[in-house]
Amino acid sequence: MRIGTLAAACNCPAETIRYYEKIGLLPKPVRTANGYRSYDERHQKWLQFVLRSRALGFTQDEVRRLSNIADQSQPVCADVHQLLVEHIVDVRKKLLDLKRMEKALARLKSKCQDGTLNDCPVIDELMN
Amino acid sequence: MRIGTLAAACNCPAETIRYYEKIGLLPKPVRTANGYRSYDERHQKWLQFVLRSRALGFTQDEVRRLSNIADQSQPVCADVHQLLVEHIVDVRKKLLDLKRMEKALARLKSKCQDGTLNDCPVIDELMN
DNA sequence: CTAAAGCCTGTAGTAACTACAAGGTCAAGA
DNA sequence: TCTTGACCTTGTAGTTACTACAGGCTTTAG
Repeated sequence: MRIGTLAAACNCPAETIRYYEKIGLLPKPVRTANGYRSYDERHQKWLQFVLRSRALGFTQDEVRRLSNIADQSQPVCADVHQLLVEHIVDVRKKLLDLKRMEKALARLKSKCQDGTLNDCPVIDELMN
Repeated sequence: MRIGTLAAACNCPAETIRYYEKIGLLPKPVRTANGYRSYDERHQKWLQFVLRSRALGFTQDEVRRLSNIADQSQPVCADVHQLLVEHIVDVRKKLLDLKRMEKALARLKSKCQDGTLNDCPVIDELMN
């Protein structure tokens, strides 16, 4: 499988695959005679693993740690569990932040009426 | 007021102030004879405006647009309103994404029990 | 008087990619 | 046979929003 095929299969830009290889998130594939990268199904699983982890909001570093765990002959579930728990804490904190933001924005917007006011209460409030 | 004083007053690193000046988010202050930046209350208001907008999740570009509006002799409330509405849409989208993430993570975690399992169902699910 | 704190500029590093530029390879059509 | 276009390669630069120096002034406190 060449990079384009893998990219299409995983719905992920080829550039990102090369990037993940460069930063060590993906194992280096073998090269064909012309220098093209050649992937197999194991690579595809690996990439999917990375992409899914990223979609769950894990950082590259966390993905690296997850990968290390996954790469052992018998992955230690406790380690994964801990990473998961820590990450959930992060996500919940971000959620709270965003909710607070949304609330503040909604309040500001309500001050604006439909934006038909002559003097802008939003600018005013942000300034003073 | 020198940069350190302003920084302390606004609870914002001096480096950030210099940075905002460089990218044009803040007006250039006058310099004293020795080359130090010299700020007055107008600068402080301006900086607070920027910081508050950032805290509400507006991007630098959005802050710039907000600033342009605020800088007019009579700020056009409708423009602010539109920016606000667009931004709220963004924030809500991010909220949805995060909520979806949190749900998926919680589900994964529940699969883990307390991390006492021998084979890790999380790794398994991310891989396959 | 001297040492520490504060200021200056400019550059480099961070996360997590994305977007070229400049060039090599290969299959299909005129 | 030649060439066109779709791939592939590497390497570098750009993005967002800062943060962290390095190297060198100036000011202030003891």
